[in-house]
Amino acid sequence: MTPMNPCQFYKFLADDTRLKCILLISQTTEACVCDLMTALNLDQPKTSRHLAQLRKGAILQDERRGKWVYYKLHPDLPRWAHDVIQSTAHNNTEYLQSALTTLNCCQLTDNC
Amino acid sequence: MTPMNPCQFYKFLADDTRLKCILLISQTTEACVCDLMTALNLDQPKTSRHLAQLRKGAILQDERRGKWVYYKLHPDLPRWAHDVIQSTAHNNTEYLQSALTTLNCCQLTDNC
DNA sequence: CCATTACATGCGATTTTTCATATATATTAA
DNA sequence: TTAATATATATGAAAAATCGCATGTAATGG
Repeated sequence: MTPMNPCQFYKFLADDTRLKCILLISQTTEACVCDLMTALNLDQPKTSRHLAQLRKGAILQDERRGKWVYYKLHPDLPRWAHDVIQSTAHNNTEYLQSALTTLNCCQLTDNC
Repeated sequence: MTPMNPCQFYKFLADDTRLKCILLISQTTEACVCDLMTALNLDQPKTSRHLAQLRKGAILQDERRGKWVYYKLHPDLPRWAHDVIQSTAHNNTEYLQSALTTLNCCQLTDNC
């Protein structure tokens, strides 16, 4: 297992789109691209491109189920990195709140 | 107290020079610019400019004592951010090791 | 006052990152 | 097969971050 370079790891977190995707996913186990787009009010290519970076960096893992692609935290994420993500989510609720509310709503109504 | 924006916080960590300065300082309480230069084998303007960013972002606090300027973690850093820094240092010893060894040596011999 | 040491900053050049738009691929349904 | 939906990527432009070098400032010692 390649040990995650901490500077590289923080580069992945150092963008609003990517950080919010990561934090949202960490709080809901998994999310599909269209739900993240809606929750963050972003266009599709932008969302997809940032998710691709996170996938290639082994921060997220993707899984296709039918037409949808679901992203979750990568199972091989080192524990310290996982803890950083969880702690960031728990201690920055106001940063995440509105997007998380919208995402929960999306996932309940399954309307993407 | 301004709550630290998590994305902005991670932008500060997302550079090798800045991250190593932060981690080194977190493991030694404080350090002066010349010791950090030596420990990281960097030129003076580069070191100073990155430290200035961290000072302006309230990650570090500076204190002049005579000719030297000492940097330490900012006392108003939110606890979660402080914990992230500590955890990163403790879980990435190989990333920090050689610089930390050099820094400890610098600080003992006081030869800057 | 002058020289030296330690540190900070201005500035143009380079590199890196991000973005918008267009287009390609994958899956499902008709 | 065709159309529609969901997602991915290529590409060139724009924006942001970083760097090297020169220079400026602050403190100390002679």
